[in-house]
Amino acid sequence: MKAARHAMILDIISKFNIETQDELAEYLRRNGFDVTQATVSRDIKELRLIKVLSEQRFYK
Amino acid sequence: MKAARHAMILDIISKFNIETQDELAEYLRRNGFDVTQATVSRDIKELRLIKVLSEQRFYK
DNA sequence: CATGAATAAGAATTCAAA
DNA sequence: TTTGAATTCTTATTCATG
Repeated sequence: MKAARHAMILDIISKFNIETQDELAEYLRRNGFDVTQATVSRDIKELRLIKVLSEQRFYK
Repeated sequence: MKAARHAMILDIISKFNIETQDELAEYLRRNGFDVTQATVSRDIKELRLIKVLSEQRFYK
């Protein structure tokens, strides 16, 4: 379910310093969401997340 | 001079909807700054600009 | 140090397919 | 309408060079 996955994404990036979409996909898979980078890319677009070049955090 | 180029970048993205670093490099060249995508990438990092996936504007 | 050319790495999209 | 695999496109970095 996409809504639940979106919620999980927000949760993950609030807790971890995710640097790539592949990395985010990995986290999702560990949490039971079996997705690929392509889907994560679409999710990021839908959630209007941005990639920040910072030592603190990449996605926000 | 890097500072002037940075200023020009801020000016350009405030006026135009730039979608890629290559496109930004083109604009810079038209304004007398002869740079490549590699330098634009570094400038964006230094200016802490972010790429926003929106229909309104790409860089911000 | 700043930069470009070339390349590696990452992200967006196309093209099925379900 | 959603997704993955493959592909294309974009960005970051490496490795010189000025």
